[in-house]
Amino acid sequence: MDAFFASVEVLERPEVVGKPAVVAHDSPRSVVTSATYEARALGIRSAMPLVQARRLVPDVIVLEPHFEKYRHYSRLVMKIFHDFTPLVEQLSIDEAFLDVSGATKIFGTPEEIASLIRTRVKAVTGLPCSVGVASTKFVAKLASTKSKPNGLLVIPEEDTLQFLHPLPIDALWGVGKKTAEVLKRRGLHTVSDVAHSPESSLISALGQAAGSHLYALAWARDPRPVSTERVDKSMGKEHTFTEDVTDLDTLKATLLFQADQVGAQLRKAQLEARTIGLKVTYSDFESITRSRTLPEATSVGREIHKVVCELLEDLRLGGRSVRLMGVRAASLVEAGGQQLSLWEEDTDPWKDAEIAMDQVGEKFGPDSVRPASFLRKIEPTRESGTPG
DNA sequence: TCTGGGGTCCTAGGACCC
DNA sequence: TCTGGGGTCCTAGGACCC
Repeated sequence: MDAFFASVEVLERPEVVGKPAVVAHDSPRSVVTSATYEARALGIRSAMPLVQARRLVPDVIVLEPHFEKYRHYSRLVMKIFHDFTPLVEQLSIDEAFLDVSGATKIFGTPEEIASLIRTRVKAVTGLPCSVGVASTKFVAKLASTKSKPNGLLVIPEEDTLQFLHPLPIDALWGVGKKTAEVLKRRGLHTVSDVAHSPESSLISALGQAAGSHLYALAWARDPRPVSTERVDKSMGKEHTFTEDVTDLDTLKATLLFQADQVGAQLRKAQLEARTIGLKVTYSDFESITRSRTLPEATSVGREIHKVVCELLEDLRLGGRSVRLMGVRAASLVEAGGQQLSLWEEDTDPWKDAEIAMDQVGEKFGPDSVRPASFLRKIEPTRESGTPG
């Protein structure tokens, strides 16, 4: 979607059409969440501090964010995608990959499908979007970026390297400020430069995973399939105070609020977390995290709060003032499930059960095996030493 | 200029197990 | 007494994305 949050807000504020506007909570420390293309033309970018945006464009229109509304439009758009193919991988609230290789007999060429999608999205939601078409996820993503706003760009497979190689390195997905600096220091400025440097030197500069990944991408090698099976790995709440906070009771009260919200979010998703984390950013922007893994997973706000309070006390703030604080829940498991630590019982029947589960998983796919529910069923028979 | 809030993935070291 | 190699799990930090 193009300037998604801003576009949604403008839907209900027609007087803003054609004017520079940003979506941001209007407070001293807030940043721009989304900017209209008119605002971008004047130098405003998302993630820019609101005060800076105002300095650039004094009469910029500031629109309050409404996240529930964005989720609503997101669902509408994703539903449209599913009308074209079941192979939809939602990447964020406003973008998705679609594997349309099986849809061409019904809907036409990929370009025709892309065009149909754009028309449907506009008709149903009134929102503009851009589509990139290519033979890999990574190139499709680049193409959609290149085609914005309100565009459509098809990169035929045989033209891929011609499209890719002249691009600057920071156009690559996964190359941000730091990585771009490292590469530029080694004289690499374009994707072509990366493609024509030895993979081993990229690995020594960037690490194993990033190095080999980047080298593959520079040759447009991206075998990752469109995946419909993404699951949440963590969920959290964080907050930047309007003014830095030193008082421990204020911090703990904030943590209680956040822990409750995280607990509610977990329960809504029918998940529980085994690892609870605390994040603190001090007034000098030093940022730290502390976490603890519990013997039993939980989705109870009070329990989450107890853990983060202990982590906070262990920090020994000693008068240091805090700018941001947050709670994060990770190591998520299905609610009500038993922990895998049961396997510590090193009895043969249990081992057999484990192997049996593996075999089922191999044969019928990972979705066919749900360790948590499986363990719940066999728990009562444990005394007999025989799994159910 | 003065830096949000939601996330993911990777690295590296240490504890621990066989 | 001094020691390998394979592996998992946990913690902390950092880069990156929207």
